[in-house]
Amino acid sequence: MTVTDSDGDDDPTDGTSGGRSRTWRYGELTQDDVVDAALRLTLRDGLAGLSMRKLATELGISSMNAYYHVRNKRALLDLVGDAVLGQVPAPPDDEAWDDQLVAVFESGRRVLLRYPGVAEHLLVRSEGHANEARLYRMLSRILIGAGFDRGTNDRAQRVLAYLLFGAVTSEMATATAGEDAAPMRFADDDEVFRYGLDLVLEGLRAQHRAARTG
Amino acid sequence: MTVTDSDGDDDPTDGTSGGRSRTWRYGELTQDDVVDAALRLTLRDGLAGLSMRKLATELGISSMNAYYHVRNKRALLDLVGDAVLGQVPAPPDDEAWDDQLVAVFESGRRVLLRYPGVAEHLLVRSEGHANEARLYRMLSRILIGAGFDRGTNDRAQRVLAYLLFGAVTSEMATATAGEDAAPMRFADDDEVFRYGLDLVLEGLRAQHRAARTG
DNA sequence: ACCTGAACACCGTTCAAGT
DNA sequence: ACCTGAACACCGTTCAAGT
Repeated sequence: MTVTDSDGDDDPTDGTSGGRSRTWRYGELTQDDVVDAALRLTLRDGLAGLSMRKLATELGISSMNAYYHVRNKRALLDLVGDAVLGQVPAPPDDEAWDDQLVAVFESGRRVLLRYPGVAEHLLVRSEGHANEARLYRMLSRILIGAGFDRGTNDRAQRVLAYLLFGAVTSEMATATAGEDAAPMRFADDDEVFRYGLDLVLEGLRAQHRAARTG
Repeated sequence: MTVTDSDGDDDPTDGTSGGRSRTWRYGELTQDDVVDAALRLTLRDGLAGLSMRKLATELGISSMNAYYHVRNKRALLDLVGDAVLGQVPAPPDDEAWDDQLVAVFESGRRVLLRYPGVAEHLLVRSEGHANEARLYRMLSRILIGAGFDRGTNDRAQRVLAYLLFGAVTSEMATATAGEDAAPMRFADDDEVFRYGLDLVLEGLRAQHRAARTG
């Protein structure tokens, strides 16, 4: 359920869901409405600022009503995480495999940077919901399609995930922490992420060349 | 303060600090004692299971006494994080720069895997305490010593940090989550981490060769 | 089936009060 | 200077009770 494809239609910032606190007819409120509200709150306050009570207030329902539509908070966070992953667009499929990977991870980073705390949650919990599986298949199609074996496919995906979620989590934190003296910065965040991405891809390219030659 | 060097003397699992709940004479309890107890609790329950009240109970002091030695919980977590970083040993300095980096990050991973939640905290907060600075200098010495410019030094350190903290955070999570059906695993964690580390180092080596030739 | 409020067991933190 | 308990404003979650 809640399979969100990447056309951006369900962006909680657009007006379609009516912003905050509309009223619901008896039995009308669905799990998707709850997740949409959670997504809206995450966009505003970050995942750490999300509570079941605030969510209920945002929806204009009684405090504990959300529990009727979502098992518990962990399940809610998983749904939010997966919804955010659903906003990562598919890459143009007429490009080379490495350019496609760059496209997926650069736009993935951009999406995750909009939702504070979501990258961190995805690092800690991989729920196996629809959009995570979609992304996993998308990447496998690119890598297996390029001729990589399943082992390399799996390893590369996990390394790239560590880099993406790790980078975004760290960037969000240092962006907020203007309070303390930040450590010296010789390169900005976009550049560092791109540098890491290129290192991984360069390694994969070398492996690719070796396989075609050998 | 609390500069912990890497000889392991302050490992909270050894008997030196007397385990739990000794009694303290008036004015005897120091910040280090508080951090040691927090480190012990983190080892047992993970950083997420640490609370100011549990910490006080562990120390056998009144609930709010910990606040006298530590400004707040965030400061406590920072101190724990830095103490854990202090357990990462310095690499043998008679080896090549890339082998030294492997040594630091492999042992760094091993240390972080013992303290659930600490890698995640370090991803979110970089406090600039003594041991973090020590590690930063250690890596700079290796990379600058090998002839890399400051920009590459900075970028490489950050990419390697994303990889390390991201990998450990993700590994800890999937290790605990035996409940749900885990996604297929073609490679185990050590192998994947080593694979990512090698990709980054291979890229750095290529850059190193190019600089020496050009 | 859907929704509600009270209640429980936790949190971090503040603060007046004690020695 | 060092330590304490009560109190406040939050949490997630359960559950008996309402429609």
